[in-house]
Amino acid sequence: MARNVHRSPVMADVARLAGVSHQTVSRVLNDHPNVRQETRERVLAAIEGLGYRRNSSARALVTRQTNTLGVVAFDTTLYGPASTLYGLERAAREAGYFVSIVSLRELTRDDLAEALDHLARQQVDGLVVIVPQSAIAVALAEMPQPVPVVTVEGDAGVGLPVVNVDQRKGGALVTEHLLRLGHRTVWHVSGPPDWLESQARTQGWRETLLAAGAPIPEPLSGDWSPRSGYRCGQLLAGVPDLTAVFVANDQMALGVVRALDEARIRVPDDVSVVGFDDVPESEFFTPPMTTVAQDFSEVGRKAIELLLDALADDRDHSAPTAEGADGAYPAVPPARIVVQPHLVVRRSSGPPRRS
Amino acid sequence: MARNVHRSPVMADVARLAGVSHQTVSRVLNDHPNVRQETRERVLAAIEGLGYRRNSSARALVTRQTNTLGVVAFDTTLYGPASTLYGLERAAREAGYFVSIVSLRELTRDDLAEALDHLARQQVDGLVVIVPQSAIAVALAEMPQPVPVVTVEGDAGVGLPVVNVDQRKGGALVTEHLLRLGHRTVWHVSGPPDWLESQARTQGWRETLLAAGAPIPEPLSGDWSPRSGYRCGQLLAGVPDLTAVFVANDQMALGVVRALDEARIRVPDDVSVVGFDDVPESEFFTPPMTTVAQDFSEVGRKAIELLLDALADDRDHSAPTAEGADGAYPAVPPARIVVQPHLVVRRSSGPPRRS
DNA sequence: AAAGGCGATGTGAACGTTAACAATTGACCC
DNA sequence: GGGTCAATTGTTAACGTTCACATCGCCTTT
Repeated sequence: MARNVHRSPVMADVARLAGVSHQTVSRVLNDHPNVRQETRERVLAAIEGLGYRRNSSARALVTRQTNTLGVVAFDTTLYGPASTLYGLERAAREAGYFVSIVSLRELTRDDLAEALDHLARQQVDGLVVIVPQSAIAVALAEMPQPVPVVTVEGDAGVGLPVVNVDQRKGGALVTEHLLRLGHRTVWHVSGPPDWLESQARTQGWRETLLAAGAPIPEPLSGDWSPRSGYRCGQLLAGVPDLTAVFVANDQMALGVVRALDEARIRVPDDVSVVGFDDVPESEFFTPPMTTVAQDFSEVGRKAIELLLDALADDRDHSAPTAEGADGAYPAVPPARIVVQPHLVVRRSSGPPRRS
Repeated sequence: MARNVHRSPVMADVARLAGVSHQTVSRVLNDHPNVRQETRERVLAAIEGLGYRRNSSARALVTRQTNTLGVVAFDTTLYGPASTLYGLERAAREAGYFVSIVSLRELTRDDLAEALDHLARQQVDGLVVIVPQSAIAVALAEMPQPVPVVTVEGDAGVGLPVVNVDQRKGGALVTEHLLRLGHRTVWHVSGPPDWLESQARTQGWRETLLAAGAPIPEPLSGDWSPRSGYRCGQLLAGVPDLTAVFVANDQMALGVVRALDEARIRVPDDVSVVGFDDVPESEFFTPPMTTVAQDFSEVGRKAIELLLDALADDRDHSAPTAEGADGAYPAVPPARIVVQPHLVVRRSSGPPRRS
């Protein structure tokens, strides 16, 4: 007859064992102040004894909070996004949140909408979206956002809070480094033109050349893959006065070096090559690669910080919402955090060969 | 007075608009067969019109299913785990599940227990655990598992379902390849000795040498990092008869090549080096690296497949559980799926130099 | 010493869904 | 033409929390 042999214990069970009401158990669980110490201990003992675990669905139902944050990312097999994701997850978990992720297959408006829909179905409390393309950032800003959103490497202009690495600065660091070594100018292999990171790195490169009065070669562009770097490298091998190249990421830089090597152009003796990202491998490339390091984990942490702030604000403002101009938030400009990158000099860059 | 201005619609609202009971709405949502076509359409129109979205917490509360799968992984910034994670996420989402992840900081029993606890708190329906170390695999098997668990790259001996790449086979492929090229023997830089993948790759290497009657050098071992490979490479540079090295992953292989290069030992002219994993960069290493490709996404997909099967079984068996020998599942051996790797021959391996 | 207040606890009603069962309708069979 | 059965729909009661409010002592205040 006892069919409830293996039912997991609920609050009422704990309450019965501790000789209190279920509400007192709830109070203990939620750290309400008004519980006598002795009672609290009895309840905790009962919880321990039964191996009780609070049912998060029931809790979410009444509190309207799932304690879950959603993350939408693009290519999580790449070092950058993967590291950022790691930082996000760590920070979120430390703050007591669960993390639900969606990896986009393609960087399209539809896939993004689908991802947001998926996470909305799960009723996440907030979202971190890693939107590296300008068009997608705009699309995101236009979509209805039922919950607070923070973007990473997004467009600061579209009105969403954003955490960025200062990519422009990174591009400038590289270019300054090469010019200071004595190079007359610096060629550039950029990432895809519609990527924000790509644009900013190129901008930093261009501005620095401009400021130095150096000639500005036409940049080549790849798709972040080593293969595309290789192709650009083959083109660069044909450039007469080539002495220095700034490649927008380490993977492409690897391809560039490969192509130059095949064309009997030595790095750094004949040509200096600098990458971007400081992937763990870059120190052991042949030659070890000069590059720009970004603190991805820090980016992840900051994003969660921003999001939790937004959640807190949201809760504060949600009570007196009836009076406010409905939906139109106070004119606080969206938060923006910028993380500084730094140059890591290795052997792939050096002074130009005396000709 | 209308304070519910901005309450999001619930089933009752849809029901009212469609002129049916909330239960009929529920039936439409759950694809129950016994709803008249015309009614179904009216309900769907009402859902559409109100922008109604079912409350997953309420649903989870009564169905006791969260539709969420938990994933515990170790170093998700590495290419392998990141790719596996991607495959897992894709497959899970396609099956209508949410994915909640926890990245372990360290591969310890405590961290694992904490991760499982975290996910249990969220009441995931099932778990995928990527446990690459033997000791941890054992620890996992000993922990209470309130939900079905599938392990990836785990120990097939501990009684949990597992999806693996045939690492032994991979090690054998590499070694055969090198012997066939004419090398008298093959040196080996293994991964950490307590990693299962590491053990299996080494085993494949050793067995192949043994079968070929080749001498078996003492293997060196690293920690997967390029730096550790570099150190081993420095040691290998001092080995007199060295002509071929099998390195247990591409990153370490990169370090080995770097160290050999610095010792003026040319790859592949003087020494052949073969890696493992086929990371996207390896094709563009200097020289392009011969390596073993694993289909990580496939591993992820298979793991989800296995897990969903286990969930289905669980549901089937849970009804008549009262009669069965309580908890002791029928003696079906835990499922085991093995994915085959394949060799990718590139320029880093070639016939030994004629001396 | 009575009034007021505060700390500690309990009671009942949500939250929004699905499950179990009841009720109604119409078709079909003999 | 009455009865049976299936298809369709509705009614009520869970699920396990938290919230709002009530209650009961006891201490403080005047």
